[in-house]
Amino acid sequence: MLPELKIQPLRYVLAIVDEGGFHAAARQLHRTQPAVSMAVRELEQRLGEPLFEKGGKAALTPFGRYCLPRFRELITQHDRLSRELWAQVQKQAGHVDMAAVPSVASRLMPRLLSDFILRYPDLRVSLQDGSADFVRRLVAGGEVELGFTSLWREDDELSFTPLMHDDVGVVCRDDHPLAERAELGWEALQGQVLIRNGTSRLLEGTEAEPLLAESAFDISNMISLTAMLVAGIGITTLPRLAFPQEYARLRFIPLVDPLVERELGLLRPGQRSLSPAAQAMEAFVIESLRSEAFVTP
Amino acid sequence: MLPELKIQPLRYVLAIVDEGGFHAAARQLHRTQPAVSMAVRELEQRLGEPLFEKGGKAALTPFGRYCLPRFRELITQHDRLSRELWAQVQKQAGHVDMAAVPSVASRLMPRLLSDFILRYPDLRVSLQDGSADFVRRLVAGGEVELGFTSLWREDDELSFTPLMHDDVGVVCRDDHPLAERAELGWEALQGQVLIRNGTSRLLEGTEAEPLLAESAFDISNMISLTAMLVAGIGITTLPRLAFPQEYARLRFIPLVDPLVERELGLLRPGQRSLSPAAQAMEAFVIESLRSEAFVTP
DNA sequence: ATCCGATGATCAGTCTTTCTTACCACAAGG
DNA sequence: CCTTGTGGTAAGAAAGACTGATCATCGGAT
Repeated sequence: MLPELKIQPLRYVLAIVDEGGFHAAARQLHRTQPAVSMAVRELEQRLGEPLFEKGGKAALTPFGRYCLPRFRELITQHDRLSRELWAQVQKQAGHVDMAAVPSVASRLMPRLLSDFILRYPDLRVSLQDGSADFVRRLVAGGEVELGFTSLWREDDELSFTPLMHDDVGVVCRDDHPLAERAELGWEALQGQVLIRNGTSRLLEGTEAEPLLAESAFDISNMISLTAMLVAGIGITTLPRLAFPQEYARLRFIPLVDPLVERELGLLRPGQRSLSPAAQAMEAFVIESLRSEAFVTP
Repeated sequence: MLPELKIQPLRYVLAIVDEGGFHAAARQLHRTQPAVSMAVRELEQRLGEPLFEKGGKAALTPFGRYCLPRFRELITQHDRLSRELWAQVQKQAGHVDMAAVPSVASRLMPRLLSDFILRYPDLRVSLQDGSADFVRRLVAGGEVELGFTSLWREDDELSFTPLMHDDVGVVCRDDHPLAERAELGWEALQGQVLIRNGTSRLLEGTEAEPLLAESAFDISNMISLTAMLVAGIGITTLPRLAFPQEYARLRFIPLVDPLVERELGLLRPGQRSLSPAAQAMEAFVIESLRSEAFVTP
């Protein structure tokens, strides 16, 4: 029963009033004058009440005067929405929620994010960090759109884009017997006090696995772990990216005999698509890391 | 550059989400399923970003989720406007500004207005009263849409619909020598103390005109005039409708020799059209007075 | 395993809407 | 009187929307 108003004819009415005539309005609208006339007449019929006086001039009826500000209001709302959506699509506005594993968050993301906001100054980014499993759950649950993490289990719910390899090495204090070695094999670690950490599972399935069984400690927290290493209590294995460079007394010695690598990359929902802003982030991260080769290949 | 959104496809999107599928939405919208599909696809192309996931189910993309409440909002605004305009046209809302000559305002309008609001309970009426010239100026200036007045000068700017005749008579106190007469001719007034008033110009151009020249008073205010009449200071002439019935001591004696009548009717802008509410008022007044024959024919 | 019912996508044809081109009637001003 | 402006009208072309039939895919039930 209610008439369905289309936006365009309302615009015509405004133009006619603003320009003071059908001809001028048609010119401004890049339409012909009959098109304007007919659209207005159609609108009037739909409303059941004329908007313009019949006689010659383009003068509003009282009803037309009543309608005018309301038309203007609706068009304003429409344009505001249109502009807003357009900004989203054009990545001139929007928000990306993402998560990353701590090593990535602290070593890669600062540079990436500062470059990103240079490229997309109007986008906003939220980043949280946590274990690889934590990141995976956030992405799977839709709480973040993108995760930067290492993959250890394929999942058809999620899709993973590998971006770089990160090789595992041994971390010890600079006065440790192994500290001066350029590289190590797993045999060299036998008999050492090995501290397990969250990344130790990378060694599972390799020749080095038996070493894990002997380890007396399992420290997941990075602060605690480095404290123990600095105290010289033992050694550990870490991916190169997770090695805390800021501790002067710690050394990273690549483990070459069982060459263990973790694969870092972007995790995103498998079927679902991303918001325009997240699409921009995904493409940007992939492009950045592809061209720069951040870590060892 | 900005996409022009049409209301209907937005409605489709809402229906799809609410009903949980294209088929169900199509059913609710009284459309076929392909129509819904195509309209949505067209909208997506226009926005440059999909709203629904591609795979089978009708699941919103993140962008779709972002859009949904905004679509809903715009549609709400549209419907509100549509409903409002429709109410105006259907006379279920609106406002009439009108003016009337005092006699009409006090004797006719109370009944008319109370009947009117019975018929159109949702319309609002503003009524102001003033001299015939004042009413004419209000209508001509567009400050009111309708005037109920007596016509004394044709005007091509305004159009007048005659509704009733109002005959002029002599008004005097009940102890006046003329008070018991059933009717009068102008000769009977010779030598009387005649008080002019705003309606006296009706006598101009008749045999009674010379009487006006002799009159010592010219009182335009009705309160003052009746006070003088009640005090027995003199007599006056008034249209029947303007005769203040509520004064028990005053008498109205029809003037028959020069039968003087004023024509009362509705004054409205000539070219301009009326608001729906005013149209209703105009039609209602004409209809009411046509059927009831309020005053002397 | 396969059948069946449901989903949404696709295509061709038709119908409706909307625009343009060209013309008309009318009024104001030189 | 003619020119130039106004807006309105008619016929045809282009664009868009809707339908009906058909298709590919997925899931649950047999």
